[in-house]
Amino acid sequence: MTPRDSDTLARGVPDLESRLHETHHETLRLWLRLLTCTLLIESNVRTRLRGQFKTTLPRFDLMAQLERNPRGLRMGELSRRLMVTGGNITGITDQLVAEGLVERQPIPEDRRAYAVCLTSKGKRQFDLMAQAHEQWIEEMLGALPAVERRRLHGLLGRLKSGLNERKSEPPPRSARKRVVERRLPREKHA
Amino acid sequence: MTPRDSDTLARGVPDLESRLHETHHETLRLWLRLLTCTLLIESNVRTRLRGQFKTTLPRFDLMAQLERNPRGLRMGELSRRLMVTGGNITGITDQLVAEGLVERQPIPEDRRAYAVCLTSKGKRQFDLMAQAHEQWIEEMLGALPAVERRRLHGLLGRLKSGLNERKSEPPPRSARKRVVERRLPREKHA
DNA sequence: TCTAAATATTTTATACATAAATTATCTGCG
DNA sequence: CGCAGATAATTTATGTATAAAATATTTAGA
Repeated sequence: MTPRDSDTLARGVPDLESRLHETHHETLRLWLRLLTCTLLIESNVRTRLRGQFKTTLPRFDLMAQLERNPRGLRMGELSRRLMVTGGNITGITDQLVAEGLVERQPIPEDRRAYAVCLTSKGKRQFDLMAQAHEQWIEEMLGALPAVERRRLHGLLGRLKSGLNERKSEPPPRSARKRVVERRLPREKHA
Repeated sequence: MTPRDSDTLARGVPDLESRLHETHHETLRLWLRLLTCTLLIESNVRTRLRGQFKTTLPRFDLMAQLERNPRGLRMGELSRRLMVTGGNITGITDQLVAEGLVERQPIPEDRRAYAVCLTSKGKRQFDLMAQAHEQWIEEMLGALPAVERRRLHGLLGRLKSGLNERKSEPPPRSARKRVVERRLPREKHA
C-alpha cells in the first residue's frame, strides 16, 4: 500500500510507530498510532497543569469526576471511572485531602465506605483548571477539522463498544477461594 | 445532538467519559474517548504480558524498538521513540540487563554513550511475546471492520501530524542558562 | 590551545500505578 | 442468631514515570 501524505508525515518523527515492519498487521499499526496520539496530548496537558497550577493530571481527573457528581463518589466508583486501582485512588485522594481540595465524608449506612467530595476551595480551583484544560484540548485537537473530529469520535465509540463487549464476558469466577480454613483474628499492624 | 446507537453504547460503562457535561466542547469529548480506548487496550495487554511472560509493557516496548534496530539504539534515541524520559530508560534497561535480555555496548567514538542491543536470549524471548502480542491486538481491534480501522488509522495520522507540527514551534530557548558562575570540580557522591 | 557550552547518561526525590494481602464491616443463608 | 463469604478501603512491595541535578565527555569558538 502506498502511503498517503498524512501517513508519510505521521511517520516522520521517531516514536512508538518507529518499531513497525512491513509485515505487521494493520491492527498493530492502528494501536501504536492510537497510543502515540494519546501520549502526545497527555504529555502536553501534564506539562501545562504542572507549570500553571502546580498539580498533576491524575489529581485533576479525580477532581473532574467529583465536579460532575457534587454529592460525592465512593472510592470504588472513582476507581472504575478513572480506570485505575483502588490503592491508587487512596494515594491521590490523600494528596488532595492534604491540599484541602477534597474531603472524605462518612456514609452512615455503611461504615466501611466514604463519599469523596470537592471542598469549596476545591471547586474554585477546579473551575480555573478546567477552563484552561478545555482550552488546551481545543487548541490541540483543533488541528483536525470539525467534521473529521466527529468522524473520529464516532469510530472510537464503535471501537470502545467492541472492547467493552469483549470485557463483559468474564471467565467463571473461582468461588470459595479460601475453603475450610478459618480466619483468625489478627492484631493491627504496627 | 441526539446520540447514535454506538454513542449510547459507548457511554454505558462508567469511565473517563463519565465526567462530561452537555456543555463540554466536542474536542474534550474526543480526547476523553481517545484516552478511554487507549486505557482499555493497554490494560488488557499489561495483564496478559504479566500473566503469560512475567514481564511488563514498558520492557516489551523497549525490546520491540531494539528488534527493529538490530545494531542497537542509544539511550537518548530510545527515550524519543518510547516517548519517556532518559531516567526512565535507564531504569527499564537496568531491569532487562539483569534478566540477560539486553546489553549496553560501548560506542568507541563517544565514551559518554552506549548502544543498547537485544541479546540472543532477548531476541528469542521477544519473538515469542511479539507473536502473542500481535494476536491480542488483532483480537481486540478486530471488533472494528477493516474499512473502519483504516479510516481510523488515517484520521489519527492527520491528528498526529497536526500535533507534531504544533510541537515543532518551540519557544525560544534560554541560551546561556548558567552565565558567569564557574562550575567547580566536585567530589563523587558516596 | 583552552575552556565554556553542550551533550549523554545516571541519580535523586517524588508521584503514580499495579497486584496481592490485610483490616474492618456488611450481607445472606443455614 | 451466628458466621462464612463478600465487600470497601488501605497497606505493602514493586515497577514506571517525571523534573531537576549531577557527572563524565565532547564540541565549537575565541
